[in-house]
Amino acid sequence: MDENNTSTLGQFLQSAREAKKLSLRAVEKATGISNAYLSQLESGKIKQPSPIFLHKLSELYEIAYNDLLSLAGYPIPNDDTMASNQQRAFDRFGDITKDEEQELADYLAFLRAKRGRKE
Amino acid sequence: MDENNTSTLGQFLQSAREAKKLSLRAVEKATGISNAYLSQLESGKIKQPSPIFLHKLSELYEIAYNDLLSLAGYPIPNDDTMASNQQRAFDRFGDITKDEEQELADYLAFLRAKRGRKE
DNA sequence: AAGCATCGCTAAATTTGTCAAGCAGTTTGT
DNA sequence: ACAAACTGCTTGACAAATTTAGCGATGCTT
Repeated sequence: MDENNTSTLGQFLQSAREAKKLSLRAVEKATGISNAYLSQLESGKIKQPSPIFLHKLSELYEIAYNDLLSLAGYPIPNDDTMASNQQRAFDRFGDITKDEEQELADYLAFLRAKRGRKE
Repeated sequence: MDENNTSTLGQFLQSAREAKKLSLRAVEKATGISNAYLSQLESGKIKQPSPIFLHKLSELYEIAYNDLLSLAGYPIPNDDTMASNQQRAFDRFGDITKDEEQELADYLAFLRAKRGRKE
């Protein structure tokens, strides 16, 4: 059904690479992914590459990692999953103004300096 | 170093399943993932299962998809649902312990209470 | 106690991702 | 004009993911 669409993973990766004017071997050098594999990726022969590779490519091409995951058919994490303690903390704080950020940063530095001396 | 810890993907999945009191075959029925594969997953023989499976398991076990991705060694997308000012503060603070989170929350509440009276 | 269902597990088979090597075409330098 | 250095691409081999089939152990039912 959806064969010749521009929104396949392969086509998307290819146009992203061409937009950066990089050859397959240039990408291989930058990411460690073999040019042979990249070729197959872009031609659609590989359906579900490792997220690790998708991440490397998203960084090099400066495109959204989420988009690549999605195009590869992988579920993308939705917002209600708390990934880290920092995120949990900020979820709890709500919106933070620039002034508040500054003051919190200072206060955190103070806390850590104080604690660092004891243990 | 971290051998008998709950921090491997396999151990995490196993304790999550046992917490739900499900057998391997019950999980197979619910998710379509073969019980043989699940067994290998939990015993650590499989290093990087497809995110699709991780997602199904996260739903069934009611645990965070992000955590499974992370335990499997996959990069997790930096959540753009976070406001940019939060994002900036997040990057700047680095890792936050639970104690620090509590103290920062208190301090922020204090700041806002103080400022709330003026404006 | 025999029979049947279910448990977790493992070996073999199949599929699929990944890489090293090499091929044919194009550009570039001398 | 020729050689070197590119370009994208295909093939063959290897590794890792995933399934199917089956084992031995445990428990339930009659």
